[in-house]
Amino acid sequence: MPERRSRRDASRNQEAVLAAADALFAGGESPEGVTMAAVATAAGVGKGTLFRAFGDRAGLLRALYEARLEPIREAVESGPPPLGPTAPPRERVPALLDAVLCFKLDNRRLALALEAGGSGSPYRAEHYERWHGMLRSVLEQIPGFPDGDFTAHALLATTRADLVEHLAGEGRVPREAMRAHLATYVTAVLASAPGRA
Amino acid sequence: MPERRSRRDASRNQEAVLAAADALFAGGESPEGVTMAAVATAAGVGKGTLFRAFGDRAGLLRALYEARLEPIREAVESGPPPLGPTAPPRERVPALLDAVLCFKLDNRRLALALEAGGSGSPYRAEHYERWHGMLRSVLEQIPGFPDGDFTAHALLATTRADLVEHLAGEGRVPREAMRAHLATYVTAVLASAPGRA
DNA sequence: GAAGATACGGACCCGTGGTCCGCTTTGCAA
DNA sequence: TTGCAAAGCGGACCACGGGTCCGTATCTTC
Repeated sequence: MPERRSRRDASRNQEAVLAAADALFAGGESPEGVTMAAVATAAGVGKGTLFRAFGDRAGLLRALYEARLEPIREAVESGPPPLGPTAPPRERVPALLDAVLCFKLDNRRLALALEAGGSGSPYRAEHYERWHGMLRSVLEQIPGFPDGDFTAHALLATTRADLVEHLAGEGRVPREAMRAHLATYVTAVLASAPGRA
Repeated sequence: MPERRSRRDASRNQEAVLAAADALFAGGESPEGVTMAAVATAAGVGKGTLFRAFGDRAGLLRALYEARLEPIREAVESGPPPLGPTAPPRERVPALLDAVLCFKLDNRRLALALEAGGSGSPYRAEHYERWHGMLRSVLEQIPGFPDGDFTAHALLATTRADLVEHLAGEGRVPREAMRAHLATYVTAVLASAPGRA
């Protein structure tokens, strides 16, 4: 197969769009305030380009999200403990959730925009499936741990973007306090497994 | 003060709208498919009427939700155990969450529409505040239970409409299985309190 | 340099929430 | 019963955001 290469200006524009969108989200705008037209303008590009490159709004959001997520994904899949695969499950689970929480804290608007995206629940997103599968498999490495699938969902629900926003927004709960709360909570859930290490 | 009463046709229309909206949500439509114009038509009423009565889409949703919630609220505030106020905390917490779960299962589209409503996070809604406050206060009746506020949020997050939909949708997880999962999970969280009863 | 493929971009379309204002209905009072 | 405000009605209308389209500009290849 001829392996079509994309034109140089095309990829350049893609990056410009990504960067512009990133900046807009970072820049204090409320998520729904970031309109496609605004992104296009900020990137110095026409709307058509933007839609051709990413399909639709959700596509753009997803692309941004994945890009931001890349380092963490790397750390989880092949990094050192406690995030990496060599960590014992009881340490790795809290580490995973802490990583997710921090990510959402650092990318509040973006996560918010993605999870609130009208079309399709956030649970169908590829990255959610990944996190859930990972968390579930780690939970199930704990001998005798019940309901790994449901528990994984329940724990991830704790880091929902709008909840994080609600708590952290307007500085009501500082970052470290929130991480501590989550850690305590996760510990409590894990403590219920029969074979306490 | 003269205490303005609303005209008879006004209240009649209001009920017609509520009923129509209820029917539309019940009738298999996807939540965002239920448009304001559709509700108006189904109720045999003009859009203006609808907006005058409820302010905006969110207002209509809220009104419907509150109406549906009324019986449960009643049961929680002044009903018999295990839901009512005379139940011991360790029994009441699971009962509360089970009630929420069942409610969301029975009103999937409506809850979905309300929680996904673009403007304003679901955490600012009055009914959420109520549930959270209630759950929190019950949790804090358990001696030595840590982080009642956060835990209440975390537990409620487990019953988010879109998660429920994701799991229960298309019959993947049957109702009773889900209730059982949630019960197990809640028990695990409660078990972490120092003074095991 | 020419030709074909690829991408650009902004005018355009459509559906949705929300507003507005001339007309109808209702309730009260004479 | 009749008159008359005021409350309410309703659908044409508006704003605005996502998504499309196609004539034109740009890149790539020969």
